[in-house]
Amino acid sequence: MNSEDVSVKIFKALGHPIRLQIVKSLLTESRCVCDLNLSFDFSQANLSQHLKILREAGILESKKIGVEMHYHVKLKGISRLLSAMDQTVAEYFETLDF
Amino acid sequence: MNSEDVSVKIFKALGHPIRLQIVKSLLTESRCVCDLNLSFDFSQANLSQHLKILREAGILESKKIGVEMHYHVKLKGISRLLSAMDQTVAEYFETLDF
DNA sequence: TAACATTATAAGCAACTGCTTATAAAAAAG
DNA sequence: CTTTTTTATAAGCAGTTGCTTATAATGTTA
Repeated sequence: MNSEDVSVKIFKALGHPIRLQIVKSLLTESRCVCDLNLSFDFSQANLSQHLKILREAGILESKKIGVEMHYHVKLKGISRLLSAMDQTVAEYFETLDF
Repeated sequence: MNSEDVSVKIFKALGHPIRLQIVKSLLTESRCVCDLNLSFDFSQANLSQHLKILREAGILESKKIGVEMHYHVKLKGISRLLSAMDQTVAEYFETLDF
């Protein structure tokens, strides 16, 4: 897989409201699936499927602690990427023509 | 549309190989559709459809010059976003376990 | 005016995505 | 050993996406 493919895969993974929410909630701390499942309002199966997509994009990493599976953001760059997006969104609203 | 929606829309728009290619080729200069059409290898209709998606995501802007429609990147932040992605991809390859 | 150049849009359809429900697997508790 | 907890996976299906082909719209050139 070349750089372009990886970029596209990461952009695609982040291009979904649920997945973006998950990644943001894992930016500062590692959390187990059960915890995520409590704090969000979508089904366990759905959550698990989104986690898989984020894992396969290389964004998240998981490790087992006891019975629980803990997820965290694997790539530090994601934090910078999301900041850049926040700036871009701010600009988007500024340049909006009414 | 709130910030999250805009983020998702922009991530989604960039999460396609053709569209990412188009945006990158417009980062430094404005180009007309006919020019893009010559330098890429997908159909005119397909190109036009992708340009529409990028326009509607707020990433590109177009203006008519004579018969030609010229496209350019509207949001300066996109450049920073793509740089952040490049860094993230570099990190992705570094942290790859073989 | 007829033919051409440039771009956008529409229709159709195959492929992909995202959800739900159901089930599996594995470890822990009773 | 049965039940519970935690997570992942599979099947099914509705909705979306992405492509092709065809056509429209608009301005230009012969």
